[in-house]
Amino acid sequence: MHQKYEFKMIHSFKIHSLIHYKMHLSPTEENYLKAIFKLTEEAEKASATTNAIAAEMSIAAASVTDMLRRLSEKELIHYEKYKGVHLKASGRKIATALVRKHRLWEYFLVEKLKFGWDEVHDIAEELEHVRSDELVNRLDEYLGKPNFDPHGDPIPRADGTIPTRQLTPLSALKVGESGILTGLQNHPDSLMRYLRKINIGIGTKIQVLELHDFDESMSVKINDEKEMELSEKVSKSLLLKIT
Amino acid sequence: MHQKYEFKMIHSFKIHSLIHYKMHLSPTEENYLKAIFKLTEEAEKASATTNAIAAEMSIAAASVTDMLRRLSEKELIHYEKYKGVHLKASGRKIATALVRKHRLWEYFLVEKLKFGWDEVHDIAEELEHVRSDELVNRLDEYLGKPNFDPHGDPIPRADGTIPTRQLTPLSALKVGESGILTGLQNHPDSLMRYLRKINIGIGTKIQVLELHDFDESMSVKINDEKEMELSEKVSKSLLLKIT
DNA sequence: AAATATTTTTAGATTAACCTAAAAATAATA
DNA sequence: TATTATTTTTAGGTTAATCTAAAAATATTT
Ligand SMILES: [Mn+2]
Ligand SMILES: [Mn+2]
Ligand SMILES: [Mn+2]
Ligand SMILES: [Mn+2]
Repeated sequence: MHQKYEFKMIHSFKIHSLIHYKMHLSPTEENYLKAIFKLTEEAEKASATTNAIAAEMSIAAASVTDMLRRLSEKELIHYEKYKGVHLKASGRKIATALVRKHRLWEYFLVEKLKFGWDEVHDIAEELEHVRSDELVNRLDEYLGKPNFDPHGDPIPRADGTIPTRQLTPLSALKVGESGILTGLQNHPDSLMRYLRKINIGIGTKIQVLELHDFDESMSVKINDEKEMELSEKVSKSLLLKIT
Repeated sequence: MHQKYEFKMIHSFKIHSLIHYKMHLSPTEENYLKAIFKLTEEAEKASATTNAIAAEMSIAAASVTDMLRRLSEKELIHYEKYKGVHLKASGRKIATALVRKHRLWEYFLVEKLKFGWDEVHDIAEELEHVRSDELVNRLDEYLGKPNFDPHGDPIPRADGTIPTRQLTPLSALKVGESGILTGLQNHPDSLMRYLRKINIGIGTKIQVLELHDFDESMSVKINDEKEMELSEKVSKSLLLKIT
């Protein structure tokens, strides 16, 4: 609305000293930074390609090129044509703040509004763009400053640091070993709905009873009670804290 | 993003039967409907003028004309050039749903996150555009289905009806009469901050002690304790439920 | 009723964020 | 290394939502 004028005004006399004071980006720009964050920092890759970003965001590669040029002009990313892209400190700050908001809202939706963990992602995609530092801080406080979201993903703290843990895929456990489900390798809705149906969630205790080398599936004991079979695909997706 | 294609597709074969099924508007379009709602239904006027809408939204009149044509094409408003505008049933439904969301979020921000009543409007302006019926319903439930927001304004119910009450401006009271502050005629931040400073809010009991006809100010007793002077402007802004 | 003022609309531009198709650069393969 | 395939960028276009300036319609005042 008036971002345009503000920018022109700043631009006209002194771009570099003021531009960083309170950069305010569109939801779209924020989403690009988040995608780059996911493809580099969270995936522990040095840089993200144009095509990877396009795929992540479900848009055309040409649109990505366009936006990379603009984010680069705003000093938010390192970008050299044909060479891929990664975040500068200023871009990382915005991306982690966005991830923080996303995961705090997911926590709110599950813990307070009693949504299922498979129902909250899309809503949080919208809530994360609501712009108010005070709001995030009060929400964080209200929720008891949680460190992990309903999917077990770390919630970046206000200072930008990100909580970590040592997790092991269920598929790596030997017969007799056990752990508490603490995270997921990836979170397709289909997996989350399946786990909800068979009563497995964050906090569930899982013990390996038997390994079937024919299809790499396993028999497990859930919460020291029920026994069931889990496929290789599932056991590779479940990340446990070993007990 | 793909709204465009969806629309074109629908448009190409059967506009009138399908277009209403699940109309999904941009935040901007929603804001126009809300402005029209405020200027007509809430102000009990038959129609809103182009200039009034422009002023309400702080944009140029030419932009309004443009949008009115589009909203009219979508069958959301009645619009005849030069004749002003009012909502059709479909537009009113969207507008009241938006107001409902706005006021529920304001209630959440004040009651749960402990924001001051003068701090929540701008944040709610953003939150109201988050699109999820399930979210509004659960939020409503979580908050205990409140009927009025932190400013005393009615929260439209899920069915579109709007709670009402009989309120009287403090300025209309005679010496000795009293009431409970229940709403405001209008809500500039300056008024809300002032009232917060002098410890008057929704629920405060106010009794008229003396009327000063020189400047139409009055002496009042607050919550049967403190005495203070209120200007004409303030006494006209405070709406009471008579006790 | 004519003249003047105000309101509203039209005309023509701009910007962000997308698109497709074609060109250019880089990577993989023969 | 030359050819082919893939990736990325450029070129040119579209749409929504804004703007300013000018024209047209409506309302008010002489
Ligand atoms: Mn998510
Ligand atoms: Mn999550
Ligand atoms: Mn408000
Ligand atoms: Mn309010």
